[in-house]
Order: sequence, then C-alpha cells, then structure tokens
Amino acid sequence: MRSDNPEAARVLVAMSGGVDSSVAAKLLMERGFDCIGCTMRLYDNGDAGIPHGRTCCSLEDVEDARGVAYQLGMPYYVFNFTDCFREKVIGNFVRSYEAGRTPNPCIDCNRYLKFDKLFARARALGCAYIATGHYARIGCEGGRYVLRKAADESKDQSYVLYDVTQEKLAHLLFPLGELQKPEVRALAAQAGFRNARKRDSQDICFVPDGDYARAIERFTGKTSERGSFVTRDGRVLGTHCGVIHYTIGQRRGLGLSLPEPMYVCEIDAGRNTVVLGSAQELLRREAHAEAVCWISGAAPEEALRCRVKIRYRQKEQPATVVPTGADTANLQFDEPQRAVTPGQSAVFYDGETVLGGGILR
RNA sequence: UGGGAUGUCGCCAAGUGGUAAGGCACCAGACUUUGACUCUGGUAUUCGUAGGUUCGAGUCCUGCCAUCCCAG
Repeated sequence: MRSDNPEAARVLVAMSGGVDSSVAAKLLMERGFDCIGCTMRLYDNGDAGIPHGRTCCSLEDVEDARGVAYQLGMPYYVFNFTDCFREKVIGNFVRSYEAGRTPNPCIDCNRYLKFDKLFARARALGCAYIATGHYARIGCEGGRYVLRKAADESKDQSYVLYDVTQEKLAHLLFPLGELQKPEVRALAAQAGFRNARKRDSQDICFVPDGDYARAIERFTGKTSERGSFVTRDGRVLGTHCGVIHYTIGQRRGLGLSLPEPMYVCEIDAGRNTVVLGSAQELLRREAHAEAVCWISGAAPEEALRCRVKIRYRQKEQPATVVPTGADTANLQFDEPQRAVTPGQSAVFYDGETVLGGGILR
C-alpha cells in the first residue's frame, strides 16, 4: 500500500476530537508521515440552536483534537467551513426532509466537506494525502483503487464512503481499517489521550439534542403544516405533525392507537399526506437509485449481481443492479426489503469491496 | 319522555365471586457517526359513582350519573 512509502509524504489528518481520528493520527506519526492535524468547523452554536456562553460539544471536540495534536507534536489547524456546511449539508438536509425524503447528512458531509473542501486545503498545505479515522480499507487491484470494508465488521463505515472517486482514493488514508475498535481504544488509553474513553459520537452533529424536526423549523423559520395520516386506500386515520417528522418504516411517534402497529409507508409532500400501513406493506422488491457513482470510474455494461445495503446499519442483501443511465440504476432484490427509503443511500458490494452506490428515489 | 345497551390505563380490550391479561400509544434504557427499525424494562392499589350482599366483588343487588341506539 501507499502507506508503506511515507518518505517525506505529508498528510493532513482530519481530527474530529474523537478517539478514532486521534489514534489514526498517532499511527501515521509512528509510521513516519509528516502529519498536520486539522478540525473542520462545520457549524456554530447559533446554527445548532445552542445558547451562546454554554459549553458546546463542538468546541470541546476542537479542544480534544487540538490537545491530541499537540501531544503528538503535530501542527494543528481549524478550518472554518461553516458556510459550505450550511449550504451543502444543512441545506440539502432541510430540502430533502421538506420533500418527504430522508437524507443522510453524514454522506453529504463526506462528499462536500471532507473529500472536497478539505482536499483543497490539503493541496494548499502541500499534503499528498488526507487521512481520516474511518473504519474502511483502500486497496489496489489491477491498477485501480478499491474501497473495502473494515477488518472490524461491526464498525465498518465503508457505507458512508461509497461515492469516493479513483482520484480521491489515490490521496486518502484510513489508518484504522485493519484494526478492531477495542484495539483503537487501547491504543488511545496507552497513549494517554484525553479522549481515550470518550463516547462514540452519535446523532446528527448539528442537531445536538436529537430533535431534527425542530432544528429544521429553526433553520427555515417555518412551522410545519399538519396534514393527514391515511391508509393506502385513502382512509383518514388521524393528523400528522408535518411531513418532516417522518421517515419510511417509522413506527413510533405517530401518536395513533390502532389495533396493530402501523408504519409510515409513503410520504407525499405535495399533498402533505403520510401513508400508513402494516409491516407487510413496507416490503419492496424493487428500488431506483439516482446520483449513482461507481468507484471503478465507469458503470458496468450490463446487469450486475451483487449485494446492496440500503441503510447504514443493515446487512447487504443479494440483488441485481441494472444501470439505466449515466448515473441511475434499477435495483432488484432477491428478497423483498423492508422500508426502502428515498433519500437514503444504496451501496453496492462485491464481497468486501464497495462497487459504488446511489441515492434511493 | 318511554324501551334497549354500555360504562375496566390516553385508545382498544380480556375478565364472568378469589384478589386487574393483551394490543396500540407513551416513557426510560440498549443498539447506532444519518433518520428509522429492533431489543429490554416501566406505566391502572384500581375497574363511572354512592351504597349493599359476601371471608372476599371489576365480576351479584340497589340508587344516581354519563354515553349510545330504537321509539316519538
């Protein structure tokens, strides 16, 4: 791998302030890379609805990252990407929910921030590589780079990386790809990192209290419009709190008491309607993906047998992917899938290798 | 106003004299670098109300209240 050849190679290490990226930085230092640490400032307290003057997790995170970088003896910068983040990630997040879809902001953040804005900074700083604490592996096969699952399957994050390109992969390092999470924790503890026992991050970073719908209302200044819960055949079951509050497959929080559990099966933002149905009604054998990327650089000529993952925490499912255009594809699953959700990403795997993926329509 | 029926947790609903099932909803926790799903745990000292019978009543009796239906 390229990391065997670190002579004078300069790396920009994206440090979130968590254990993973801290250990990633440490490993690269030990391998002899010329490391520069950095943290992307993505939003400010006001955007996140956190009162000024209060401790903000993001500020704490910056302090953790800075502390580790200092301890490792590497230069450290904070990049202010708040404008880009607001526009690309938060903007898309809001628009997507308003359209009745369910976005995955982490994927947008990777695409627009980590693997775009950050690459520009890396170049400016003379860095040959960007490194992150993602659990995934990069390999080389037949002169092309491939993205593979992490050795620690339970922490594998290859799903959120499906839209990297050959060019990006050539300049990316994932030092944790071969490690197990407990090993990473142990390394952090051994190094005496201040964040060695810090909790794994969770929830949407710019919605610290977890109430994403309220956050959207705050971003837009609009109050979501109530509408009807209906069955597939048009029977009205009750009143919903606004389309942005729901996602396909959702069961809890409907506030309805019915003889059996009901799930959100469809969201029609145009008619401001949320269709409810039984668990059975959530099953789909077919799906369509758009904005499809192929890591190899080109879509396959014909239908492709592979495994497809339609949400982060789910096992890949056997399917046939039929490219239908430059960046669209039809997905046919061998078994019906539960809650195919527009806005979420479908990622294609061949064994351990990520072939690409797209966004469900 | 006559006749009939019903009143058990926020909703639905078991229970038929022996010390309050279950489902939905809700809450908490687990899981989790997105939203969900899932899993685990919690939630009526109390059965419209006031009396009575009984060792013991949600279950039997009586009055009252409320709601629904049919008459008119």
